[in-house]
Amino acid sequence: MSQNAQQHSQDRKRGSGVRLVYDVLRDEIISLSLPPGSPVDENQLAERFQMSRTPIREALVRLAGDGLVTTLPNRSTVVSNIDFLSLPAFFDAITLMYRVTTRGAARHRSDQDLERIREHQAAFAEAVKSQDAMAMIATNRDFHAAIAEAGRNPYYATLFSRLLDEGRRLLRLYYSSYADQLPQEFVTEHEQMIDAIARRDLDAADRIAAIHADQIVRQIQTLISEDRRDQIGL
Amino acid sequence: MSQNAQQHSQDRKRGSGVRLVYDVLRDEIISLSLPPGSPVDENQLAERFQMSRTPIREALVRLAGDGLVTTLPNRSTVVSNIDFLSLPAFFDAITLMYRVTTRGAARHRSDQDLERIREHQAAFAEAVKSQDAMAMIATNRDFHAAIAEAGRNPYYATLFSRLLDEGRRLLRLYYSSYADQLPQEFVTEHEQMIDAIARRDLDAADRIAAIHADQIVRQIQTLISEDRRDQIGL
DNA sequence: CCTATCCAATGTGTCGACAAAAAGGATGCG
DNA sequence: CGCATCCTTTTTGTCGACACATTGGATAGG
Repeated sequence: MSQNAQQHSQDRKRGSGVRLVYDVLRDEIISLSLPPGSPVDENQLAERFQMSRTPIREALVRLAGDGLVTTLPNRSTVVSNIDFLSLPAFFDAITLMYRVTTRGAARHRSDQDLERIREHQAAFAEAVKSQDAMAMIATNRDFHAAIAEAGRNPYYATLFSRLLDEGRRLLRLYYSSYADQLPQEFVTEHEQMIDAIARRDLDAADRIAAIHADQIVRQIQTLISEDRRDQIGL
Repeated sequence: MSQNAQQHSQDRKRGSGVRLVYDVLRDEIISLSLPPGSPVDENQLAERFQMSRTPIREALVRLAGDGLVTTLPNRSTVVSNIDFLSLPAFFDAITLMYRVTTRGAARHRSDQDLERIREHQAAFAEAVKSQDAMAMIATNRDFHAAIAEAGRNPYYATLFSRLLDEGRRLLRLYYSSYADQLPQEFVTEHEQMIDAIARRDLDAADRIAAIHADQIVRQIQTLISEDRRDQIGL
């Protein structure tokens, strides 16, 4: 699906091909436009993007490094599955990253960081206001990624981004139908977070981040168990 | 340096080339056999490993994903530098990972995990006994990686491995000269760690891991500041 | 003598093609 | 009629070659 055409032929710059393919595929995977398990065919992509298989392969190698696709040797590459067995590990890790990045932001933020964070929060509030679930998920991710940036710890920021992306896949899996979730509560929690970061109050930032993480984890768990019940009911 | 010859020509299996190059280069980078900043030439590697540039490039892309090499567009690829400015972030992250992986191991370990951990600890003790600094560093890494495995959280295990590898590079930078460091203290701390994990005592595991991390961080800091003094003295 | 421009040389990014490996279907046997 | 085997087809892994970008040196100008 989504056989969006690329620019016609040979007008792209020298190193841009890989980046383009990587970005597009990454987005399609995260947005579930490419559902987990779908095969990723190199020839098909080569034709779609009007380029040789070489840059395609490089993009796939990088996506595999991010864990977004899984390469079966001598066999096809597929979009990585969402592993429900390791959900507890996921919840554990993302909760910890919420905490340390927010705490780090409270400690290391510059004024410019704060401004950027506020911009993302505005975008998030806007998405909530207009009931756009997909936009909520995306802007929420950007908001927390900006906080992680302000925390000045690339190790945390990298892991957190990865976790947030996986969370995006998870949420999309459930939010596509009933799009009025993600309560106003999240907006106010975000505001409290910003306050704590602005005041450089490490403990408050940590505390509200933990609460926020719990909130999100519980929501995902609720969605999943509800879904399970439905499936059993069939 | 180290122009180790590979097996002659075309007797390697189909998907093994990339893995081989990746593993060899990774080891040479971590062991500082390839010092930070050294250029990584694709043609040169292609000749050295007796294969085309394609699998070489794929290995380099993966190494770049691990942060071990840095690719300058249209220019050479170089072994990533050790960034001393982000050392505080490194210390922060590795301390946290020491704690959560050890705590996780105390919670989720199987008996088999415990056995594996003890084996690695034996190897570490052996290295300490024989005053082999390089072996200490390597076996210490394996010991903690095994604990991380037992913690059953792939996110933590991945980040921790990466941090331990960077730590290996850091330590090698200083240990090459005076090789009698890494006191017996570390061995006993490891033993305490194993005890806590065996008893499934989460808090004790956390506590001893934090102490252990502090120990290591302080040691690295000492080495660096000593080294700085020497350099200024020249 | 110093500086700016041009040119050659080196090395990366991309391409099309070939070969090995696996998947799926056809065929023969029990 | 079911099952194993062979073959065909599809797709990946690897190769050698070419085109562009950058670098460093040579040359001309100030």
